[in-house]
This record gives sequence, structure tokens and C-alpha cells, in this order.
Amino acid sequence: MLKLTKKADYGLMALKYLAEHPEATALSAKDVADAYGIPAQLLAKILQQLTKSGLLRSHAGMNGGYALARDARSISAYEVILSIDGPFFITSCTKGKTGCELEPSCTIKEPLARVNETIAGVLKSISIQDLAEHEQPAARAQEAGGLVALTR
Amino acid sequence: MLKLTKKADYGLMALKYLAEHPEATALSAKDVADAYGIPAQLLAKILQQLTKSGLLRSHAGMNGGYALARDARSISAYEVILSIDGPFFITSCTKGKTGCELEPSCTIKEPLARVNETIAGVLKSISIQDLAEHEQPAARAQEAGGLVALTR
DNA sequence: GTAATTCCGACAGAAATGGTCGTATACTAA
DNA sequence: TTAGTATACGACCATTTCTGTCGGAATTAC
Repeated sequence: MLKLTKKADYGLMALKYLAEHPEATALSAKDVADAYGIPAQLLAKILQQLTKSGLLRSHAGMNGGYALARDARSISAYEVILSIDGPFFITSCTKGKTGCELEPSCTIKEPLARVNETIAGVLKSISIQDLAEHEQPAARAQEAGGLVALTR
Repeated sequence: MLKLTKKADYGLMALKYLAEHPEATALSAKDVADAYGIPAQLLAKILQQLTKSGLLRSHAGMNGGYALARDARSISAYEVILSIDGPFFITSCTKGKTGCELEPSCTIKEPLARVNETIAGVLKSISIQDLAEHEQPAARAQEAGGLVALTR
């Protein structure tokens, strides 16, 4: 419940790894997969998706691979998760423009929308760089969470 | 992704409904299910679970049903979700005391654990009473609908 | 006793998730 | 030019999780 998928985890791990190796012009999917012991082909697809979303740039052929498309500081965990798992909403009744089919259920959806925003805000406040320097990365996240939590 | 299950949604809706009808000593699972158009038997099981967790008190037999075990103000959305969906962790690699099997992945788990705490905190700050009190302005509902339309 | 209702386990269909395979394409270097 | 490395992409399958149903038992009011 409220879990990231493994794919999203893998994606975050991979970006973190790339951020930790700025000297390499490109790292192959296999390099990263081996480093973490995750399935290479699966990671490849994830990296392809991240490339399509513009978070990575890719290069085929020998000595090819992937590299961050932007500075690690400017890539948020939110973007990564969004790219891999698609847009998310905490409430499950999200049937498009008509809203809930079950009329009254919408009354619970609205308050939870704030929770959703809070979560998104926290994830947006965490950058790949934060993950790469795993000292005390999330002091910022705590702030953000606290602030948003009080806004209601 | 990062979605509540329908069960959790249903549970929240049901508690909200009970909070809105304090005059009734007990409402049956069918009453609530009919009010929202959700499967009665499924809701019954959810309410049973919430009863086991101590959030509801139940009464079998004719004119039986469920009622809030505590004041709506003292029941948080967190408790409801926890009861129905079990404990959640935002990271998928949570294999108990040994931590991740994949050594380096733990470095990403740590920052995300903060996110997890933040989310839990927000959910704890929302009570059933908050859900019940909420009046639904049509305009805001539309806004929300527009945002939600982006979900897959 | 009968009807309403909670309680509980088993189970089945549907959907999401995690992972694999095969193949085509792009690039590099010898 | 050719071989090797790597991305790109679609199809597919296995497993799990989620959602919902069924059937029966126990409980209580009338």
C-alpha cells in the first residue's frame, strides 16, 4: 500500500548511480544493473522510458549507454516516479472528467486531494542529487511536509 | 501508483457516512453500501476488519449494524488505511531486519523513508470528522476533476 | 421460529507487476 | 566492411495483488 513499484525504485537507483559517476560519459544499462544486482533487461526498459521522458540521454553502440540529461540537482524524484509509473492519485476512484460515478464518494476524494498534493510536493523537493549524497538528504523534505501539512 | 486501494476508499467513505449519521445507533453494511452504490458483501468484510481493529463496534441481529467506536475526531485516516491495507512503506524493498538484499539500494531507501514518515504524518492529521464536515463546493470539485483526468 | 444481520473462510475473475525473449536498429572500432 | 556492443521496442508469461462473490455459521430482535 502506498508503495513505489520496483520499477520506480530501480529507476531512482539508476539515476542515483549515474549521478555518482559524473566522470563517465555514459554507463550502459548492464553496468548499472550489475552494480545493483537487478535484472538488466528490465532496467534497460526503465532507462528507455526515462530517456523518452527526457531525464536521460542515450547513446547506442560501443561505449554507449545512458547519462543524465540535466544536472542531478534539477531532477526530482517526482519526475522519475511520474515517468515510470505514470501520474498517480491517492484516491482510486478517478474515472476521468465525469468524476466519481458514485456521487457521494467525491466528498472524500476532495480532502484526500490535499494529501496527494503534499506527497507530490515532498517528492518534488527531493532531487537525484539528494539521493546521491546520502548524508542527511531529507531535511528539506521534512520541512516541506510539515509546511504543507499545516496548510489545510 | 501510490494509490489507496478501493477497500481503503470504501472504508473511509463508510466511516464518514457513520460520522454523518450520529443519530443512528447502528447502520448495517447494506445501508452504507446502498448509500454509495458499492458491493455490500465487500463492504461488510471491510467493516468487519475495522471492527477487529477497534475503530468500529458492531452489533449482530436485527437492527444491528456498525457504529463508530470512538469520536469521529479521534479516528484518523491513517488508522483506517492501516487497518484495511496493512502497514505500508513507500519503498518496495522492505525485507525486515536484514534490510535490502541489494546492498547499495539501501542508500536510496533511507531518504525515501522520510517521505514515508511525512505521508503518514499527513494521514494522521486527517480525521474522519474532517471528511464528514467537508462541504462540497461544486467549483472545487470540477477543478479536482480536471486534475484527476490526467490519471491513467 | 423467522428474519435480519454480523462473521468468516474459500474461491474466482481481473488487473497490475515483475521479468523474459526475440528482434530490429544504431553506433564504434578494427 | 564486418563484428561486437548497445539501445529500442514489442510481445509474452508468471506471479501477485486486488476486487468481488458465494456459502454457510453464529447472533439477536421481534
